[in-house]
Amino acid sequence: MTPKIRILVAEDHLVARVGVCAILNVQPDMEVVAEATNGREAVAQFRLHRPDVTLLDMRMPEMSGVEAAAAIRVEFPAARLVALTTYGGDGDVRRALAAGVAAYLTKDVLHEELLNAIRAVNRGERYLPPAIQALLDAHAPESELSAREMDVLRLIVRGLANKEIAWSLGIAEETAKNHVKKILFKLNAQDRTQAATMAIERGLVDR
Amino acid sequence: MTPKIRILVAEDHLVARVGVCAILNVQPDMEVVAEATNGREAVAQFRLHRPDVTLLDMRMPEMSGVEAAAAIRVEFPAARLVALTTYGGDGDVRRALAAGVAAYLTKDVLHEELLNAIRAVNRGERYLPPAIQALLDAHAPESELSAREMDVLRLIVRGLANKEIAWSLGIAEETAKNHVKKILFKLNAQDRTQAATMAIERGLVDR
DNA sequence: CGGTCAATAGCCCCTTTGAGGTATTGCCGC
DNA sequence: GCGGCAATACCTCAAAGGGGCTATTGACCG
Repeated sequence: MTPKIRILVAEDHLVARVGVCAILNVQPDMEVVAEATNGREAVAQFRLHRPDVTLLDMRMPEMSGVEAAAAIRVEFPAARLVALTTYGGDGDVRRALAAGVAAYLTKDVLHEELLNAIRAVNRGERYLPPAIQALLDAHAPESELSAREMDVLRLIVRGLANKEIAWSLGIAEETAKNHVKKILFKLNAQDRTQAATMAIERGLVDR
Repeated sequence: MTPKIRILVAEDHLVARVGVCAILNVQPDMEVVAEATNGREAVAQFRLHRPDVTLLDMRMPEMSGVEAAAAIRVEFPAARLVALTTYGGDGDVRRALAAGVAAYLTKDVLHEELLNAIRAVNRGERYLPPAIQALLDAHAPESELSAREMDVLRLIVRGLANKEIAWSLGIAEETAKNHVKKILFKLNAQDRTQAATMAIERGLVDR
């Protein structure tokens, strides 16, 4: 008999955590060896149990799933991580992939796809559902924002005016205006309001 | 022996649905008599089983939980409904209460609170967690937007300019500007961008 | 019944802000 | 040394926001 895939489940929502464990524990080739309810715990449990595959919710208290993924991969570069999250704009997905997850599933995932993804990741493969791949393809990476532009975008989303953005970042208003111009161009937005709603919907900014 | 509370679970996310059922079915005084994966199914299953309590996710495909709740309450005014949803701004909560739910729980609910809420609703009581109640208290109802103002707000969120809003609603640009002014005042927003992000975060607009 | 209030719609004025265009400087990394 | 990024500056025109003012409708109240 082949050994079971040893799984760590990190998920703050009780109902989802119970559901995932219930689904996985009845599989003949899987067993949940530990659970965590926030990112900090997830890192600690990983150290303790060295699971084959780790399921990580991306939005958790104390430490986000993205931070937890990055922290785990620093310590254990071979760690095999699966993001399992409520919703993903392409920004969320890109951040998760950059943090080292090998699969990105949304919570409306079907039974078979969840199991297939875990098995694929356990074999060392990547797994992205077609809908998620399409999200990434829909937005050209050449239009990604620079670090400074992201700073400005976050302030736009908070509703700050150019003058306030400039003051907040310690730069001239004209400079802030230029960043805004580039952001509108790169996001293909008509104005700052559209940029703000797009940023929220695409998960470009943390909330 | 007292009869068990007969429960319908309407939830599109597989993992949450399995989790809720697993938690409730081990309770001595509860049993899940039916499940639904969208709002349309929820209404149909309600007709079939007439459950004592119905758990409804608010965001589901085909027909939202809010619509399903309203549809069920029209047909069965005594129906006892519990909203169980990922996140609620005060707008989401108010819409759900208006649709006739007796409790509003977010998915980070703890074990005991979930069970207490179901038992309270089954007794015919209302149940709002303190955090949700605080959300409602934080925004005075006298600053609620009129139907027309909501129309305009939705278009603001889509990034339309005053001129485009006017064209879209078949009114003069000056009238649109007046609605925008009132919206900014009522939401206590500095400008349309802040109004748009507040509307999204407070769940005032459907997405 | 008349009075009042809220919602909707429209108009004018005036100031500030936003958006688009173009240009220059300095820094850093390849 | 070239390209990308950050920062600064100047200009122009359109758009947004704030103020006041009017008018019609329908609901609700004394």
